[in-house]
Amino acid sequence: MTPAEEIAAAFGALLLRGNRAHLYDRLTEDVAGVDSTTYPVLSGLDRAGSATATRLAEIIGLDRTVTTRYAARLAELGLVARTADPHDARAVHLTLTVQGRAAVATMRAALVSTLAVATAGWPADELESFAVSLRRLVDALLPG
Amino acid sequence: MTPAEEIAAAFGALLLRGNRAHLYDRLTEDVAGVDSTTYPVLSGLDRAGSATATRLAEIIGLDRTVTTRYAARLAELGLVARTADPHDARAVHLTLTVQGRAAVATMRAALVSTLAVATAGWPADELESFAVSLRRLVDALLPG
DNA sequence: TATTGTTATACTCTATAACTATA
DNA sequence: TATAGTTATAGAGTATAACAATA
Repeated sequence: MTPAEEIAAAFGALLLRGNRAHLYDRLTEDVAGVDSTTYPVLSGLDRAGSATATRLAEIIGLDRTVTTRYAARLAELGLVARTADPHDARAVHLTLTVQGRAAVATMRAALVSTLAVATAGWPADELESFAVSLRRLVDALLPG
Repeated sequence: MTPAEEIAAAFGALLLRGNRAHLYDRLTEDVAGVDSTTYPVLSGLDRAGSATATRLAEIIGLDRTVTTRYAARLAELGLVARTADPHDARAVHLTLTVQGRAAVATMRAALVSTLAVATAGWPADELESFAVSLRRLVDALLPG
C-alpha cells in the first residue's frame, strides 16, 4: 500500500457519514441548541469576526437562505448578534455575542481534547510534523 | 497554535459539508450512476467481499432500509449482484460484479491521484510517516 | 437593474414504522 | 418469538423560486 493509498483509505473512513456525524456530536454535545448544522455558522463567524449572511454563506459553503435561517436560530439562542449596517440599509452584520464566543471556545476545546487523547503517547516531534503536514495537505486539497 | 489545535482546524475544514461534497464529487464523477450516497455501499462491499444488507449497513454506518435501497439501485446499474443464501432463504448476499469492482478501482484511483497531486514534492520519508500517523490517528478517533 | 435579506416551496437523504417470509 | 429483507411514511437538511426593500 502506497502512502497515497493509505491516506485515501483514512480519508475515506473519515468522510463516512456516520463517522462525520459522530465527530460533530462529540463536538457540540456540551452546548445546548447547537448541532452539526449550526456549528459551522458559529465557527465561521468566529474566524471571520463579523460578516453578512451572504458573505458568511460563501465562507462555510452553504446557501444564503440556509445561513440566514441558522443565524436566526442562533440569534434566538443569544449566541449571535444582528446589527444594521449604517451605510447600507439592506445589510445585516452578524457577530458572535460573548455567549457565542464562549460556545465556540467550548466546542473547539472538546475537539482539541479529543485529538489530544487520540495522540497521547506520540513523540512530540512526530505530532508536530504531522500537524504541519496535515494542514499543508488540506490546504492543497480544498478549493479556496 | 498547538499541534492538536492545528489538527482540529484542519479536520474542521475537511468536515465542512461543502468540502466533503466536493471531494466526493471528484471521486465519483467518472462513474455513471454512483454518487456520494451510493459510493460507500460499493466501497464497503469491496472491503467486505460479500455481505448481507444488514451486515453491510453496520459496516458503512447506514440504516438497513437505506442500504437495501442503494444496493437495489446499484444492482440495476449492474454493479452489484444479488445471490440467495442456500442455508437461509431470508438472506440475500450482495457482491460486486466485475463492473462493480472496476467502478471501485476507478474511484479509488481518482482519490489516490488527487492525493498524489496534492502531496507532489513532499519528501518521500515525510509522506510515508504522515500516512502512517494519519492512519493511526483515524483509528484512534473513530469507533470500531 | 442588481443586491440583501427573507419566506415559501420542493427535493434529497435518512430513519422509523409496518409488512412478509423464513428461522 | 426473532430476524432478513423490503416498502410506506415521516422528518431533517438543503436548495431553488419568489418577494420586498434598498442600492
